[in-house]
Amino acid sequence: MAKNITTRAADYSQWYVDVVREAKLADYAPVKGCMVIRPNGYAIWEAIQQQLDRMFKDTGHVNAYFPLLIPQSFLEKEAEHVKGFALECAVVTHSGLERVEGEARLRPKGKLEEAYVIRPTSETVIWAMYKNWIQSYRDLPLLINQWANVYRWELRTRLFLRTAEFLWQEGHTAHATAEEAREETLRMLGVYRTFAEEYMAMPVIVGEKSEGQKFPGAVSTYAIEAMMQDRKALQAGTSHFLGQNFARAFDVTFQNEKNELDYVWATSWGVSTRLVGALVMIHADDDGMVIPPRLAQRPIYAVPIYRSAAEREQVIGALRRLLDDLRLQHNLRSVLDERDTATPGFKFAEGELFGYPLRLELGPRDLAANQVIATLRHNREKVKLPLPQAAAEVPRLLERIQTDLFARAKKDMDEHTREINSYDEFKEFIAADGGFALVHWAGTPEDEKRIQQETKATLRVIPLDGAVEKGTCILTGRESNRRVVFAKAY
RNA sequence: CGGGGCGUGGCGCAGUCCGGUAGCGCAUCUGCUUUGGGAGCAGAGGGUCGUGGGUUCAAAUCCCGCCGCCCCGACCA
Repeated sequence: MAKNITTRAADYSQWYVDVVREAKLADYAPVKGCMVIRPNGYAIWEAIQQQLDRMFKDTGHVNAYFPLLIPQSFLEKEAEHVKGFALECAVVTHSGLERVEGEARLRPKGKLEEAYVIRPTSETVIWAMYKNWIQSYRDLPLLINQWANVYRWELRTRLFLRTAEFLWQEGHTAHATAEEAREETLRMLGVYRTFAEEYMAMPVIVGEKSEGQKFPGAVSTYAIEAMMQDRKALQAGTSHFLGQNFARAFDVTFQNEKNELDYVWATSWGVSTRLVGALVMIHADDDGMVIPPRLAQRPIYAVPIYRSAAEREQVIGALRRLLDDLRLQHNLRSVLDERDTATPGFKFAEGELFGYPLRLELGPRDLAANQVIATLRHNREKVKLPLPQAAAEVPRLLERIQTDLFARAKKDMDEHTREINSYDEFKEFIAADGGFALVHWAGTPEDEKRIQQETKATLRVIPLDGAVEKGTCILTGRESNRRVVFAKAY
C-alpha cells in the first residue's frame, strides 16, 4: 500500500486529493482558489493539448489569442450570458499601486473609467472582433480556437476539477447558416468523444443538455459525460450551438450570396485542465496515478538493479541500448532512473505513484538470462521479455495497456448504468451511489430542480444515440419517448 | 454567502485548558554499511509559534482586532 494515500474505500475525496498531491500533479497555491500545476501534471496537460490541437487543425481550425481583460460593458450585451457569469467575475478597477504614507503597505492607485473583468470565457471579446472581420459570406466560416487561461471566482474549489483559474481551449466559430453551425457543434462534440475514448481511455455518454443546464447564451449545449470510480458523473467537454445570439448582441452581420444582410451563426466549444482530474478519477488507484500510454510524455520507466560498480555499468548499458531502440524505432520516450541514492524498491513505488504505464526492470539475473522484466502499472502484470525482442514487444504492450484501461472503465460504467422505471427505485439507486440512471423524462426545469433537491442527482444529458421508446416520466407520469441520464455529478 | 475546523521548522502534529529555556514523527544534510518491493545505524542543520495590539516580571499559552487556509451546504467546467 502506498504511503500517504488514503484508500478509495476509506474516503474517495481524500484519496483524490492525496493522489494529486503525492503524484506531484498539482499543489495548492498561495492564492485563494488557485492551484499550481506541477511538472508531472503539466506534462499530462501538454499531451492533451498536443493531441487535441492536432485534431482541431485536422478539422480546419486555426489558433489565435485574445486579451485576458474584457471591458465590463461587453459582458452586459448578451442577457443570458450576463446572468450566467456576472457573479463569478473577478473585476479589475485600478491601474496601479502606491505606498501608504509611513507604512509598508500598498494600495490601489488610479481608478479606471471603465472596469475590466478577467475573462470567465471569451465569447464577448471575440465577437467584438468578429464584427470587424466578417462582412461577407466569403469571410465564412471563421474557425478559430484559443488556448488560454480563464478565471471564475468559485466559492468552492477542488484541485483540477474546479479551480478559480484554469487552463482550457475555447473554439469560437462563425457560419453563414444554422445548419452549418449545428454541424460544427456536433463535429467538435465528436472530436471530444474520440479524444476521450481513444486517448484518455475514458468512455463517455454523448448527449444534449437540458434547458436548465445549458450554457448561458446558447441555443443548445452538448456534452460528453464520464463516470468516475465513485459512480459520480463528470462533464468532460461541452460544445454549444449559439444560434445568432452573440451575433445580435455584437451586431455581427454579413451579406449572403443572395445579397441579403443576415446575422452570423455561431458555435463555441471547450475542454479544460479538468480533464487531468478526470484521468485521476477514472484510472488511478490506491497506489497512485495511472497515465494512459497515449497521454504519457514518457510512457516507460526503467529501473536498473545492481550491487557493484561493474554491474551498474553493464545493467545501465543494456537498458540504454533498449531505450535508444525504443526512441529511434518507435518514437517512445522513457525515463532511466539512474539515481544511486534510492533503492529499487523505492523506485518501484515512486514509479507507480507517478503513473508510468510500463516499468522495465533489469538486473544481473536478467542480464544472465538475456531478458528484461516489464511490469504493467494498471494491473501489476509482469512479463519477461527476451532482450532481442524487447524493443518490438514494448509498443505492443503499451497498446494493450491503452485498450485494457478503456475496457476496464467501460465495464465499470456499463455495470453501473441502469434503466430505472419508478421514482422510488430512482431515489434508492441514487442514494446508494448506484451510478447513471436511465429514466424516462418529460419534466420541466422546475421538476429538475426538485429532483436535485430531493436526491442530489441532476439531469446529465439526453443521449444522442439513445433508442426511441415509449414510456412515462418517472416524476410527472407524462408520456416520454426516450430515456435520459440522471446522476450525481461533480 | 451560511455552518464547522485549523493556523507552531519543508510536511503532519503535540504543547494552549492551568503563562516560566519550543518538542515529536516524517522529510532534509553528512558518514559508514546497504541496494530484486518504500534500507539500517550514528551524527547534524532548520522555527519572527499567521498577523497587529493589550495584560503580565514573563505570552505559542490569557484578552481584543485583523488576515489566511481547509471541510460541509447553495452556485458553477
